[in-house]
Amino acid sequence: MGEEEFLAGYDARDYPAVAVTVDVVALTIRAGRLCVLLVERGEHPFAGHRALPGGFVRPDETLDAAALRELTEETGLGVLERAHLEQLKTYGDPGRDPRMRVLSVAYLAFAPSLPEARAGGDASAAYWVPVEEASGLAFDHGAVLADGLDRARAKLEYTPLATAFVEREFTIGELRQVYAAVWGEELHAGNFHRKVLSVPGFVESTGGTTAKGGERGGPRAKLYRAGDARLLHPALLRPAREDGIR
Amino acid sequence: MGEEEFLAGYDARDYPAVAVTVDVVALTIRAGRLCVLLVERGEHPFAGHRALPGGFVRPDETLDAAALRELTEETGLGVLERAHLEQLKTYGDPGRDPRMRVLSVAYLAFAPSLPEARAGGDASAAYWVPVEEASGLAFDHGAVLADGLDRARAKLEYTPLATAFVEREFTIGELRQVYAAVWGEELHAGNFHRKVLSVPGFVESTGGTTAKGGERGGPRAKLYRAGDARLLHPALLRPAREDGIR
DNA sequence: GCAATAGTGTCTTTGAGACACTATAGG
DNA sequence: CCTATAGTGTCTCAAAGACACTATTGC
Repeated sequence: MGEEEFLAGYDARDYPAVAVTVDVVALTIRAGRLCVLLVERGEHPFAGHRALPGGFVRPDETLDAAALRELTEETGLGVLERAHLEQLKTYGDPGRDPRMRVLSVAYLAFAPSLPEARAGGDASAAYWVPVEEASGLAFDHGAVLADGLDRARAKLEYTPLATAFVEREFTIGELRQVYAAVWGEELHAGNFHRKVLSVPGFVESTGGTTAKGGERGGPRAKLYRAGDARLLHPALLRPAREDGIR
Repeated sequence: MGEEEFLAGYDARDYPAVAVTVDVVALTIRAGRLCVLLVERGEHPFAGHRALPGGFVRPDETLDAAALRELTEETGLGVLERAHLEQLKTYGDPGRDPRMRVLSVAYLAFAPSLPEARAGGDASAAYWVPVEEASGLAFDHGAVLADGLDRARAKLEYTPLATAFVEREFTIGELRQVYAAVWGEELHAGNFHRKVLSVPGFVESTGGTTAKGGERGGPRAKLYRAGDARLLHPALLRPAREDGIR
């Protein structure tokens, strides 16, 4: 039997049906707090529960495209030009969805601060929630969120992705607040400042400064934009916590 | 409509069928070279081509279990007690499989040196191939392998997973050869030795030594086993290569 | 003036890497 | 004896972090 002949006699229905969804852990910083985009589900299962935005992958749509579409439906356009989107992990335990075997390909997104989310798709509402308050999620989305946070915290160390959380032009202080919000710990302002500028390609000066000083006083800060580095060398390491190592 | 009622009226066939496979990038070190497990496909599509071992996920089987099963079929038992297995990435572009929409959840495995592989499943042959010689793979397995190698090289830096490539008791020299094979560059023996012993929890002494010296002379080396660290602090960083950063 | 922030100077400690060296084995 | 490897000593340089300090702004 040749390959052509084989393919002609092939029936997709011979295989057990599995549905595929994408779910997005979309993170942003609002008022100095790390927030995740959640939707209130308007349909069964888990109607009325909070969940990560997501939905079924359409035929002939790549996984990346599906994730981008789901994110757009809840946040509006505009964001996506500057947001970072990457695949996180796939969750496929039998029974994680009561309907049938559903595979969820989770994505992780970093977005600059956005005004407000909007409902879209099968969600009856969508809003940003501080990550500490995001509990009781539908399906296994609690575990997905936890994995996404781990990944995000680690990626700030060795990639310049913190710049995906701020506007196109930003100050070193704003960048420091991103790190503080994601890592959940304060960073020494002086050392952070010097460190960021010392990493080749992390940020580049625009030459400008902010129009005003800080809200509670202080000099005008210089403005920077993201540099061309894809990895930070040397990395910005978190202080090693004894737990997590063993 | 309540949730019970909703589920009763739900028909899985309403959704487009997607098949799910797991494919495993299984790595080991043989004769100082990093090798990947490949199978010769006995069935269409790509019959006669080399590919990563893998197959369809069975109903009610977790993804992890499917990956473990596929690995076992080609390598025999015994390995698995000591092998490391982790999810790598999911590949789902429409058209990556000519039969139908197939989602491949790729896994990455590290195994100690094994005698020989064996055919199993729908493979007509299975063997270890040095990674530089693993070209022309079926489907998008070339890209999967490349992603797996990237992940493996990065993980040696900040995790003790190099110990998954060696026997339960090993010498520092053997560990160094793992790093050299995976990274493709020689490491300074003296500095590596001191560095490994200085990282808390990386290795712990067994008290014993090898029975004989090296094949070409040299003193008997002390034996170690893997320690209890899950992350290396400080990490064993590769020398920063200018390419790859920008 | 006072408080808060931007940005710099400097010192200490740690770690990476280069190099040299000794000791121990096989052939 | 020769060679290869195990393991250690030591020096230099880079980087992290602590601390101090100046300068500039809003109130």
